[in-house]
Amino acid sequence: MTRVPTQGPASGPDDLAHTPRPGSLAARARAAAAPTPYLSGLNAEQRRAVEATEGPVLVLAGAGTGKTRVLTTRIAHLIATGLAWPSGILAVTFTNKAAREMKERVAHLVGPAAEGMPWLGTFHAIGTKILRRHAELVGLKSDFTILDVDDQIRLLKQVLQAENIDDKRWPARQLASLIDGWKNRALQPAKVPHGEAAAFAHGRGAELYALYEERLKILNAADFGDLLLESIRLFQEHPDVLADYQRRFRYILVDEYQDTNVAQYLWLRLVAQAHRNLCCVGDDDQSIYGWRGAEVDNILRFEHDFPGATVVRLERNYRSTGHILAAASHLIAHNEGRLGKTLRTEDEPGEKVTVTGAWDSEEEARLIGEEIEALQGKGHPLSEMAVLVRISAQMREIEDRFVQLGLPYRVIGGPRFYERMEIRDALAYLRCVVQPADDLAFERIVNTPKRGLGDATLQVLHAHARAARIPLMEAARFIVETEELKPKPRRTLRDLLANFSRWSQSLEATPHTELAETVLEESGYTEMWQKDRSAEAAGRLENLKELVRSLEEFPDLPSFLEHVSLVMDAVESDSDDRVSIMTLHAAKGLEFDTVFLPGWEEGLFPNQRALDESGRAGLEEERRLAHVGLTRARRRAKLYFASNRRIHGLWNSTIPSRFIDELPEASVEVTEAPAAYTYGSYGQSRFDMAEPFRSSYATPGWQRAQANSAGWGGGRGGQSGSFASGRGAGARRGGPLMIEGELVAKSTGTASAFGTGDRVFHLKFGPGTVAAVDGNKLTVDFDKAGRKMVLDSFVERGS
DNA sequence: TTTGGCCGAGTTTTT
DNA sequence: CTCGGCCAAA
Repeated sequence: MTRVPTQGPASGPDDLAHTPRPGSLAARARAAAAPTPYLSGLNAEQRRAVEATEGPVLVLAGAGTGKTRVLTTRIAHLIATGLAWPSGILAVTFTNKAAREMKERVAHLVGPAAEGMPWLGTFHAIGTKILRRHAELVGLKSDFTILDVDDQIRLLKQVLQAENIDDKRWPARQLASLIDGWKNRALQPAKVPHGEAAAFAHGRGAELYALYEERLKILNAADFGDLLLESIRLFQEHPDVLADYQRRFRYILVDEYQDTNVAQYLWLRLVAQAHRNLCCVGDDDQSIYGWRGAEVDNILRFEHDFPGATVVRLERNYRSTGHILAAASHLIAHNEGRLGKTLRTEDEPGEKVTVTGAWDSEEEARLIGEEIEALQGKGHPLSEMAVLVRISAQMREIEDRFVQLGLPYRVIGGPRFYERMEIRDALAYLRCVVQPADDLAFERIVNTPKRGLGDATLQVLHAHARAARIPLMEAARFIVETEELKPKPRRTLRDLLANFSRWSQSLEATPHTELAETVLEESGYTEMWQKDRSAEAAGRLENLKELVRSLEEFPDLPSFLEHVSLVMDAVESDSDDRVSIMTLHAAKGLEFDTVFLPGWEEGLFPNQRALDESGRAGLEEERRLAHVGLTRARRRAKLYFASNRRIHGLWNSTIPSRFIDELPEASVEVTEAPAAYTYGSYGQSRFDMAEPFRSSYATPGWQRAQANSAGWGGGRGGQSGSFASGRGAGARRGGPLMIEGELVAKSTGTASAFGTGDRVFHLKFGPGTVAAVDGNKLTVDFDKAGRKMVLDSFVERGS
């Protein structure tokens, strides 16, 4: 029988013998009578979600409806009423940030009792905790190391090499992502479907997966997927252990349920079986991680999986104004696979969502910069503005512009602190000191800084390590006593080993921050960056200092290393007034007064690749992403699209996103780019030029374009944007363009003035031949730029 | 063993 | 265009 130790002295029933046992009749009676001040601020649905403590509960919480509040209040309620001890509640989140926040808020509600919530954390943190207690049952030791992605790839490369597989043809990365996918679906090597295994190295995928798993066990290591998968295996193979946890977790809460993958779902189902008090909170409309294994199906199927489930819908939004909410709701209503919620607000309609067309992405960045400066001038803090992009590649141009303007900004979600090269190197040193058997860490730093211990030396070490079944460092100790290596590397290696011995010995006597500094100094690692004359070197040294500083918050090196392997994000410290720039994915869970959403163009957003790979499901996920973006805004949402965007260095002509057409006309305002680049009275509204891309012009976008064109025919001088700004050198400006523009706008939209085979001229792409005509969309083979799809209003007749 | 140049690829990302 | 990875020469 495996004993599950109790966490914290105050959390065991014995310490509070005079209070009724949780879940007992007495406890329930007390629950009914207990004063519940924390419930007073909740609305009716929120309250229902909090008070439905027994049985399965699904809370469908739309954006900004108080999801976290319900979760934390529910925990407080369980504790305050005596239904459960803090240690009897399992609360899982996806991110450390969410876990941290929840812990804080629960503590705020119920006081220090929350400190005894040992089972509030991420899936992975909780999986690790369980796994460490029963490691020997799954073939690990309790001090197993958790591999990061780098280690994983390195290990897979070794496996591939050992199997004589060309790792150029079959990259380790690709295998890593396959294995990751299998682990997300809780597939052990033997269960990998034949067809999928065939996709790698002539059907050897599953075999390699098995070999990799074998290596992991030998190294006493687990990757992220294992943290869950191995605890599932533990539960399945040792029912007594499972029963223990089932008994322990009287109440279970899950945040962001729409993001759970199959493995997490299975894990939850195992653990929740006994009491069935499972409360899942999520929003199917915010499921944006399908591509990495999240199963929207988990949330869509909840009532089926847990019969008799109470379903609570939270639809009252406390975040955004009416127009923003209307836009978001209208948009997401185009999705078919959803449970269906309608967000509503009692807030005023507020400002309409704006849609602004730009000639190209450069102008788009400029417009955003101007708008931010204007808002700033009116006293809006920069920290309340965010630019949310679809792909990181969009950030560069925005950043460039902000740098030019001197606008302070912060990029959120880029390479994280613990993922930086210098930090990983430093951590590898520390791992070697604490855990000399950590081969992957040793390999990482054995020749960093360069000390002449290259591939040749490593090969020798590997050969001996494998033959003797011992860790690399141990093998090295043996080899330096032999004549295997040439004198120079032998000497270097001996010195390095001596260093590690010394450091490991001082592990107990020396304070760990001091030891860390010593290691980095004596290994020559700090020196390496001090000598480096590159631009980043100073920053890297600064990061190393930061690393040593953050060590202070932990009692010793091992606990620090455990922390960083699970918590890859460093706590953001600066609260300066800066504009945030991030991807839409990174923005989930955040909110800002003003949100800028550039790049709403077909191909970019919805992203072509998502469409190609996942079809309709992909489109729906993209639409959810758009919905997430809009609902981040409290007061202002500003959309942009550019008619031309550089992709992989080449300029591409683009058309506005279909999502723009899916917005409700009444809540949207089409704005003109300011008239900064006017050329006489020629030129057009960019919006009109680019908008009508569908063969049917009944769309709101088209209607808006029509409304906009009311004043055409003259006097539109000030409306021009940079269309005729001289970018297309040598192009004739004026006349024909204007005529074409009117033709397009006033026609019924079915016929184009061009036919197949016509020679045309485009400002950006130069001369070309029309290859196909679809309404006002032309497919043109440009002489220089190749085949592009453009709107006929962008071209004029050429020779 | 190290370094520079060439080639190819190129969403989204947490743990 | 821009980065990372790999190979060929010092």
